[in-house]
Amino acid sequence: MAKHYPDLSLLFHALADPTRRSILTRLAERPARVTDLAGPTGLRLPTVMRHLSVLEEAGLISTSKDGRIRTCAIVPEALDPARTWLDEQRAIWEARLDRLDAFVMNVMKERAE
Amino acid sequence: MAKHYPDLSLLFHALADPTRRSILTRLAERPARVTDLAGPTGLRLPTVMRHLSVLEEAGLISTSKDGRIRTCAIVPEALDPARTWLDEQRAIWEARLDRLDAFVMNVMKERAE
DNA sequence: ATAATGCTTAGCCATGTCGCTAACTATCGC
DNA sequence: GCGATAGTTAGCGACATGGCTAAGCATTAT
Repeated sequence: MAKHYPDLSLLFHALADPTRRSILTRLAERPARVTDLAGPTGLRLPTVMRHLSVLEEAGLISTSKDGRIRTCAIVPEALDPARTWLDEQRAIWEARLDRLDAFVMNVMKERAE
Repeated sequence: MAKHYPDLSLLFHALADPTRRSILTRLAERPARVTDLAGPTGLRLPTVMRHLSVLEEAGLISTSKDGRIRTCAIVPEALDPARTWLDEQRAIWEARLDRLDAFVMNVMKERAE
């Protein structure tokens, strides 16, 4: 139990930055070139490049270069590990709450007797 | 549209550290004292304290002090914004994939004629 | 009252992050 | 070829992060 998820840190870290999240939602509409992505952010190209490489290392986007143009696209299944972890946690956390509920109910029942 | 989620950065950042995730799963079983949490990590108390304050600022745990003992507990609903965001993204991303599918199908259909 | 326990604060160090500019490379359009 | 365009690399500065030690404080146990 307690799986090891080596890439969760990369994934969550990539998602922790608002600029990167906005790039992702931008890419969700359609693939885009680096310059197109830089535009709305107001950031310089090298800065955006860095964000893109963080996203790519986290597996969230894939890029390919055609001529002088690099096109970026989302990798939809990349979010799965994060979703899975969150779901697992929620399940465990809620199970604990249920046990707590049961305990409280028991105490109340005993008191009522 | 495109909600603003001010705390998503804090949340994802808190989740991006393996030590903090392990503290969370530890707390999922039952509330614990600071020293109890420090034990398994092999880290010093001040270091653990810092992690705990990051978790608390992200709203993932709540702590209370009784005498000299501080007890930490998870805040189950704290994961919701992260889950919601992930779900929204997946929905958008998949919608795009569906449109892409439709487009490809159309092209194939036209070619077949 | 004193000692042990549990936490907290202050501060140090190494490293990582996020922005920038400047300069460089590689295409594309003419 | 030459200039404009698109991206890349190198390196800087300010600040955040994650670890530590040392010292302090408050509470509990003896």
